[in-house]
Parts: sequence; C-alpha cells; structure tokens
Amino acid sequence: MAYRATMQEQMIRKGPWLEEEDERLAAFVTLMGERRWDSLARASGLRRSGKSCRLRWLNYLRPDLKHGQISDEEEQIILQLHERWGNKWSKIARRLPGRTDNEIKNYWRTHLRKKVQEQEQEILQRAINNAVNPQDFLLQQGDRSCEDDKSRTSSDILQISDYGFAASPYEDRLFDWISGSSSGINEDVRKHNEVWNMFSSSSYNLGFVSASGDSIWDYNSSSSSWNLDEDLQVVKQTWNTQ
DNA sequence: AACGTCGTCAACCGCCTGGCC
DNA sequence: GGGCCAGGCGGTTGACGACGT
Repeated sequence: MAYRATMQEQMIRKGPWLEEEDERLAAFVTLMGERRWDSLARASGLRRSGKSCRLRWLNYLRPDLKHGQISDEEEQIILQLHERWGNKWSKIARRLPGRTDNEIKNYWRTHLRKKVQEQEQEILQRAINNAVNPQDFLLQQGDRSCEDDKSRTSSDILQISDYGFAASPYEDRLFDWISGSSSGINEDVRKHNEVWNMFSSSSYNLGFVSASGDSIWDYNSSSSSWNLDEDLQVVKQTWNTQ
C-alpha cells in the first residue's frame, strides 16, 4: 500500500509543462469540464497532480485569457483595488477580465510594490518637511479634495478606510455588473472609474459610517432606509443616462 | 568571456474553506 | 457533529534571461 503510494508520488511530474502536455490537458478539459481535477489528471494519463492541471489551465491555457502587457488602465485598477483590499489577488483578478490572480500578484511584486513604497516614502518626506504627523498630512490632503464636507471629522475618515469594501455586497454586485455587461477593457475601465467615484463621493461615504462602530454592512442591513437592489438600480440608471 | 546580481514569471506548497457523506 | 476530499487562495521558490562588472 505504502509502496504503491510512493510509486505514484514518483510518477508525478513537476516543473515546466511541455507542449504535448498542454494539448492533452486542453483536450481533456474540453471533454470533462473544469472540475474534478484529480480525476481529469488520472483520466488524461498526464503524470501531473490535479492541482497542477488546474493551475496550468487557469493561469495559462484558458481560452479567455489575455496574454501580454498589463495596460496603464489595468495598472490603475490594480493600484486602486490593492489599496482597498490588500493582497486579495483573486478578488482583484475578478475585476480584470482575462487576467489571473497569479499574473496580478507577480505584476504587483515586480512592478508596483516598489512604486507604491516610493510614493509612501515621498509622502512621509513631504510630511517631515511640513513638520506634521504623516497621518494628519494625509488627512489634510484628503480634506482639500472634499471641501464641501465640513461635517466630516478625521475619525470619520479613519472609520471609512478601516471598513474598506471587502465584504460589501454592493461592491461585489456592482463590479459583477461592470464585468458582465461591458464590451471591452476600455469600457470596463470607464465604468469602474465612474462607479468608484460614486462610491468615493462624500454622500456615499457618510452613509457607510456606523456611529456605533458596527460593520457598515450589518448597519446597512439593519436599517430600513437601505435597499441593495434600489441603490444598485440608481447607480445603473445614472450610468445609463450619461 | 566569465561571473555575479537582479528582475520576471511559471509553478509549487501549505493552509483554509465548503460541500458531501 | 465530525471526517474526508476537492478546490481556492496567498506566499514562496526556482529557472531563466538580461544586464552590469
């Protein structure tokens, strides 16, 4: 028994995929669908693990994948979403049709991380030069962009950023709508920015703040003044009339 | 030309989660 | 409720090429 298991482990191939392996995998995925990867790996006769087959398909062979350079627009989206969600690569990837979590993760690590760190360093330096606390400096910058919102305190602003959008049903459904209804990446980017601006507007943000410190989404659902479908409808209508 | 360093990216690893029995 | 398994996810590794010394 143990001997057989060891033999099987020895049979498993690792490392770069050969062209004929790719062809075989693609043929079997077409035949069996994108599931039961262990069975697929066995049935195909590929000496690869199910996990390895799944990864190869999702990251390289899938026909809807975009191969090639990440555009400036895509980079902007990655930056914005990473700022919101952190290293939630698969979540970010879902907002960029044709891109994989692995691709975005690598792109972030090799191209963007350094850039962001430099920007943060610059902010820190400017704060030092202005002899203020870096956090206050950022708040000052933020206040300059929303002068009309005098009632918003710095603690409000911190609450908003603390909550983020990670568990937001609004956000998930909005972005599903974006990627489901558009006709290309430019359209995606345009819609993304529009919706992003709407969410970033002071009225939306103030609505999201819970005075009690509860999760904003719990807060929303417990309040009868919020209606997910109606609010989504408003956003979509606003978009469609533009 | 030889060697070292760095950047890039495909692939792997280990942990977590959700579904099923 | 608990065990098992498949799949998903983020972090890490390693091969390889480009570039500098």
